[in-house]
Amino acid sequence: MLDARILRNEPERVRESQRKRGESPEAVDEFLALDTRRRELLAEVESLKAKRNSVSQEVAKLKKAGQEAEQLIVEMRDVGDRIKQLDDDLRAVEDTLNYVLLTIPNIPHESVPVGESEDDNVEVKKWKEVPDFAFEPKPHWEIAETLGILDFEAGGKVTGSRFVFYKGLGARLERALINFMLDIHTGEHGYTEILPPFIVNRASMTGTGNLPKFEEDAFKLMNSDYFLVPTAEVPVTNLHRDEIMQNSDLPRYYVAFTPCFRSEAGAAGRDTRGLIRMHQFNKVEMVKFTHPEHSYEEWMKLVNNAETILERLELPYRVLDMCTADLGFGPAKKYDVEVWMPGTDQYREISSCSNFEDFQARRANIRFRRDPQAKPEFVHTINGSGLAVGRTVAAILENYQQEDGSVAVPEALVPYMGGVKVIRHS
RNA sequence: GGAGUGAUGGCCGAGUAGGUCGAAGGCGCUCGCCUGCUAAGCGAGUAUACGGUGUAAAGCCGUAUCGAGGGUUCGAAUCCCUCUCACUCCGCCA
Repeated sequence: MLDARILRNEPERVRESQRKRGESPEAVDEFLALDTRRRELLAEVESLKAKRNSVSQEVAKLKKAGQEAEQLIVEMRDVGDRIKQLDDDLRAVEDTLNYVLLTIPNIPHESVPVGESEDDNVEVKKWKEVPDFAFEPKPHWEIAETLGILDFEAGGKVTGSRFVFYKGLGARLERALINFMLDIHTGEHGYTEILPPFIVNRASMTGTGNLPKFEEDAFKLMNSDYFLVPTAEVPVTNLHRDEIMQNSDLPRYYVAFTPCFRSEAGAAGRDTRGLIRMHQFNKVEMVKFTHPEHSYEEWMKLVNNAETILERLELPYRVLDMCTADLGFGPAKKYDVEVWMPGTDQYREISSCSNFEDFQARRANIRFRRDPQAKPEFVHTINGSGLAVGRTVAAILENYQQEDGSVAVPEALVPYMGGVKVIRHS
């Protein structure tokens, strides 16, 4: 959520941000109108309350002195009714105002390229040449099916489309990757491992920006206000919701493995085959809480932490600077890391690393004090996949496939696979 | 699931025949004094948000906040209702 002061004092800056994102600039004027209305109501109701308070004290004095106060009491009865009515009006205005505020996206960092679609994202890095195959590389779902390590049909039967069973060494590979990633981030990059709840409440979803605007993307549990986590970012960021951290608490690095659940509303027909777009997938997520003045360097380090995993696995990737049209709701700046997928001859997103600045911190009320006496300030939050595990499995299957249909295990992963060097049909 | 107890400021903890309670006291913290150093001791100060005023900061005025929401009342931390969370006992269970 944006600082209301920015909307009041620099409305044109926000309108401009909205235009660059392809969003409506009118939201700003809607906010301003409601904000003015709120102030009018507030002034009126507060002066009435001031009156009521002072008269009530007078009543107390009169009664203590054993005097009659009936006239004042009758008078205040009307004032009380008026206050009640104005409070109702005020609440209605504030609810709407708050909703508008919660649905305005973050202002992009000045370095974000302006663009109209994902085609305007800017490549900032490319690592490793894409491999040349002496044979026609297959997509991972074909490889996996032949090897008998993924069963999409069973997923469809037992649950529905976009669910999958991992079997045998397939399941082992997924688990190996989770451990591999967690070990590197905790052991080499200084992150603290978290295993959070996989179900969160509405306040948490609102804190990270997944609500109220994107409720249709989430799986909601019936008869409750609980949601399946769409990413570990939600529970881990909300770990410090409504807290005031000490200066020495920052920066804080967390890494968490969780399954992620997404309804994929609006993605019908896209990526229907393979592991790319599942309703449930595993992800190792990095989350940082930092001082405002250090968030961009911390963000860059986090991007590098994600890249490290791909480099250890020898998987070719590129990094994209996301343009205003593709930035997403909360981030002020976002780099996507895309891994090479030979089976379909394209790069696919495998990590998304964002600096939210104080956007989430303001929503979730996550603050810190520089000094014991200082006023609390909002922290900056940063997060990124490190990495999406299912897509990593897909990338390994495609990049390490061999002509006989087997798949070599990346060297770094062999210890995690119990010494298995090649996945063959069993 | 059944029965019960509780939720107060950074922390602990008073405060119920409703009125001067933003809230005693303690701890912690900040500043000062004292002191070879440290510790102890002494003094002062220590919530947040919003609105108004102010060039700005400070200050001043006002409103709200004693788990959340609603109700009763001229007036609620104190009374009533609903909800959430925590703890205790019983039952059930991985």
